[in-house]
Amino acid sequence: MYRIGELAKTCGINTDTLRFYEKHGLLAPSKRTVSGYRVYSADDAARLQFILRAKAVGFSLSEIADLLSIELDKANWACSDVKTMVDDKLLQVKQRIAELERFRRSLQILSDTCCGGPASAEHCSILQALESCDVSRSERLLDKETHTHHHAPVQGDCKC
Amino acid sequence: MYRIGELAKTCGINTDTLRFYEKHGLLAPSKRTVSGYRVYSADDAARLQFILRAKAVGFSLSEIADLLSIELDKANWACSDVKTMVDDKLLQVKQRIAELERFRRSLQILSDTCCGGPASAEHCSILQALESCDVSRSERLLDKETHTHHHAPVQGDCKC
DNA sequence: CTTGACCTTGGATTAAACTCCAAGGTTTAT
DNA sequence: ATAAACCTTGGAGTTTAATCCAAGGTCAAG
Ligand SMILES: [Zn+2]
Ligand SMILES: [Zn+2]
Ligand SMILES: [Zn+2]
Ligand SMILES: [Zn+2]
Repeated sequence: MYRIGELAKTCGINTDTLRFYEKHGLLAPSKRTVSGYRVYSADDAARLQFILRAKAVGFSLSEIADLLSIELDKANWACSDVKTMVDDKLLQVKQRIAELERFRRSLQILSDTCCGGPASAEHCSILQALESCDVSRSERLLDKETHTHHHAPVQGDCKC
Repeated sequence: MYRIGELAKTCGINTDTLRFYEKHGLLAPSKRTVSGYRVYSADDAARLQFILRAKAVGFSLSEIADLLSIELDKANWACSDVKTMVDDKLLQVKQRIAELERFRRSLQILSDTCCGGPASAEHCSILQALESCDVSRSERLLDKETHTHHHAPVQGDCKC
């Protein structure tokens, strides 16, 4: 049996977070003291662990609510239902990674084309790329071995 | 010279988005008609393109505001200032990718251990992993060649 | 019997980037 | 002249996952 502060501390979260989870139907203490204090049982703590583990693999709170409703009524759900949720999430995560990888590639190209020196940004290749073309301009700049500097490189590894 | 609807349409965004950008200091039309309609010049349109390109490589609107203030006053900024912003963003993006990769690996393991069949979720390895252990339990399940099914696999590729 | 640590509630706020709405004014086409 | 399409403003709502606050109640120690 834990009071809210104890449970929060042992799980490394905030008491407000526990109240927030309760308000959103994820975890309610199974008892209250006469004076109204929340009292969490070992089962409640286990449920919190379930929530925290699901969060740790990337599920949102509303997805966790769905997982919990399955967990509480396993007999009426199939493996396929659970696996579908995991696979849907996996797809979501993969898509987000793909988007971020596109960002990463573009940013890397922008970074690689700029000398990063102390000279004026008036001819900075990054700004130029954002002004007037897509990143493919920078890609061409990088690909060509015959490229010239957009301004005198101040650091040795300027690739513009 | 474009009215708000025209500019929005040509750039594939919403008129509300343009008003939002204006309210947040990113892009104001250089003129208004006597009746108060926004009128965007070619320069305004170019500025919008700058914004959209910066968005496309992952910058947030407040970061774009910073980039725009450099863009408008290039002479007083150095290449290094611009490159630093790109490199900071790059680091951010890489860190987020790393987090999502951790999610992806965990979810993949969870998915791989579950048969995904129509049988009851009462012994589903995914729920078990979330109940009582971290993903390493599933990892052990997967690694061990001597593992047994948590229930009779219904689909051929059940790995539990 | 008072101090300090803990607990209660409801509601406000945060960040990001829009999106939608109401109530009304303007332009354009028929 | 009137309908359709467009524009204006201010403000509210959305999503996610909390975090913070105020005003007050409870409990254990000294
Ligand atoms: Zn350079
Ligand atoms: Zn540069
Ligand atoms: Zn199975
Ligand atoms: Zn399963």
